[in-house]
Amino acid sequence: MATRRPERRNEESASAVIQAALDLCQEVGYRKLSIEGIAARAGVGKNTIYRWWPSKAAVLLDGLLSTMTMDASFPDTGDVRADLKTQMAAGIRTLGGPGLLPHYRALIGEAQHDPELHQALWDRFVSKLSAAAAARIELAQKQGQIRADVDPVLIIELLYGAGYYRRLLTPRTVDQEQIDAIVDLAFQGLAP
Amino acid sequence: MATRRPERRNEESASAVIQAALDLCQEVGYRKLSIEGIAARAGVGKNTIYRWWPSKAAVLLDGLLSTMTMDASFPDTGDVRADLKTQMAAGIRTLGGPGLLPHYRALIGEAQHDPELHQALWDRFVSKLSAAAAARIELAQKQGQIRADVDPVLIIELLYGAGYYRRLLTPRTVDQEQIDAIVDLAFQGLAP
DNA sequence: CTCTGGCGGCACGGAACGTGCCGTCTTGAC
DNA sequence: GTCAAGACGGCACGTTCCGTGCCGCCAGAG
Repeated sequence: MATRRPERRNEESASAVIQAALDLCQEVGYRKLSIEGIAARAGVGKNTIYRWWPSKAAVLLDGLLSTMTMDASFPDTGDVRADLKTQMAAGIRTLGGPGLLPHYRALIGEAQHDPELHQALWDRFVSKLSAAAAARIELAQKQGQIRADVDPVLIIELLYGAGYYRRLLTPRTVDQEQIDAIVDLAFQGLAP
Repeated sequence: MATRRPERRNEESASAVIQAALDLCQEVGYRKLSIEGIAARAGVGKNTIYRWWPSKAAVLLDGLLSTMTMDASFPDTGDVRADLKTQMAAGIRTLGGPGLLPHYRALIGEAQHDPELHQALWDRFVSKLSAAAAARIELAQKQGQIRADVDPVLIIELLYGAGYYRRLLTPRTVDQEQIDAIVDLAFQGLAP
């Protein structure tokens, strides 16, 4: 049994692999992305990839994490409604832009038939964003700007779900207008 | 050029292929589902599959459509809020059950890196559900049960997005409680 | 009767998979 | 200073599945 020793890992190789994966995914698309292709592009043996990552999607996830500075902190101007719009728009600008959307989208897709990736995507990425949003919402609840009798998780699902639904299921795209409309609608409610 | 002649198509073979795909996807999972495997299980030549479907996902989509009776009509008891809960719960019971969820989920996942499948999934399935919901919502708007100044599409995204987000992105599962809470929250709004 | 086209079956070349083995090099323990 | 451990790049292998082409068979249309 070859026990992994991360301290002896060649960081140059690792980042070359990640960069090659990101580049190739952009160029040829996720479908045609292959471990062999990544290894060749990175100038690395296939084994080096298999040694550290369970799948090509895992490489891509590392790439997504390294690209995002993971600064998921929310603004706090005192107006939650505006802050939510600001933050969601910023999210769309980065995650929804041409630089990251293909990778994020491919990961979400792949996670639907890879339970381990699904868990990893949640643990290492989505849950972080969610936690940051929850913190801002809880603050607003304490300040009386949002009903305090509702689980923040539910509010996050309501607000963010709309955008994901539109992106993943429909041919429509997410823009500033939808974000503003969704936040306003969620705050005001459907009742007349 | 061999022009397709649907009228000469062998319906027995077609349904055998679809059934084999559904069964195999349940047994071995979408990842290990292969055209060769489907053909063997169905007692059919590979060509017969390639002749009529562009990909294994397309076969699965046909399977999903044939399984769902596609009765997406909404109840109308006069109380939209209750009707929405009823309908969404019914959706979860079928699409979210063990019989269909694996296939639906695999299709949504695959659609994220297959534009044609994404379009087909929308055109032939999701848009139908969406249209049925939109009709019920418009009725409620005319009856004054829902604010009339909001695009029904946005309301659908708000209500359905939450469940999809939970299912596709988080480790949580969708249950009756979430549905009720989401509908109630959406109607009442986040404002205190 | 004959032609068309779908059918099952088979074979092929190619791509990528995942694994194993090699010789080299670096590193840390003794 | 020596030496074993382990990561590395490179290569080769067997396997699976891909997508295509060709075959002979059969049914329906002209």
